[in-house]
Amino acid sequence: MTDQLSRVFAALADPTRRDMVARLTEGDHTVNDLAAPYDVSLQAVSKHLKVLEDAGLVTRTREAQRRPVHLEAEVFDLMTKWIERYRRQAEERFTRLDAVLARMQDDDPSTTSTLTEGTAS
Amino acid sequence: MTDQLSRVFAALADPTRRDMVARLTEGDHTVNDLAAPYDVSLQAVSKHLKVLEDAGLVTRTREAQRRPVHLEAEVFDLMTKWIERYRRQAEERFTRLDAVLARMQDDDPSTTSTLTEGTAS
DNA sequence: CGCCTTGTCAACCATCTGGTTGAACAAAGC
DNA sequence: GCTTTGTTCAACCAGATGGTTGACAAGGCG
Repeated sequence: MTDQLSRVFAALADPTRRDMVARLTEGDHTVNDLAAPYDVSLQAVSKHLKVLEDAGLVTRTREAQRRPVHLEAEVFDLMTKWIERYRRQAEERFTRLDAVLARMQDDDPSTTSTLTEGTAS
Repeated sequence: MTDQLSRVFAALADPTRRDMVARLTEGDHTVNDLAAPYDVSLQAVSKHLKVLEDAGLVTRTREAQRRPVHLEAEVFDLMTKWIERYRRQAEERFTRLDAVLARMQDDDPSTTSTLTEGTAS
């Protein structure tokens, strides 16, 4: 899993990490702060943050002994782009398919196989 | 990882599975058909499809011995909703923060802590 | 009928993941 | 300088994941 997009998706596949991201939208938090609501060790939370950081979703700076965690919302665009691209493509296909099916009603109904039919792989 | 959103994110965290989804936007495919471009066994592809199916991203029907795989694009909305919600929230915060920082220039500069400041968890 | 095609199931294996505990480190505070 | 606070590192463990091979079920076809 080397590419960033994979890391971002993987990072958000965990409910705890999604919740952390959600809470970080209201502002930066320290690790302790972030860990509070969850019933796991501080170390576990630290690991989650490493995953989020490796995905580029958060950055950590240093402020005295504290390590404020900051959300990098731009990475969301990476996902949105991917999702929107294929969603749009899928929707376009449905529209095309509807047209094909409409045409077929005037045609021979035995050609309703749909699989391996149009699109010419 | 019980909830669907987690399963969807996890499913798309794999490049091979993302590629399958991408190719399915152009139309349904058989398992063999889907497996062709990848240098893995058919069984491995079958497993990937199970992951996608469990996430609700694809459905498989039966057509003779073939099992056409069909993309269910609606699930994308689940992700988009989640992403957009928090992206918007994060952007709003940035706007608010800009305002705060602007106000602070007329104020005492020593209150620039930002961490643990407002929001009052 | 017997066989080939298509795909899944089962068992196995290496690696990753998310959790644990205990120790260590870094920066303030006393 | 020692302690307290905040966080990470290291070792370990159970379970999930992604791959393999081998067997086999289900449906056309010669």
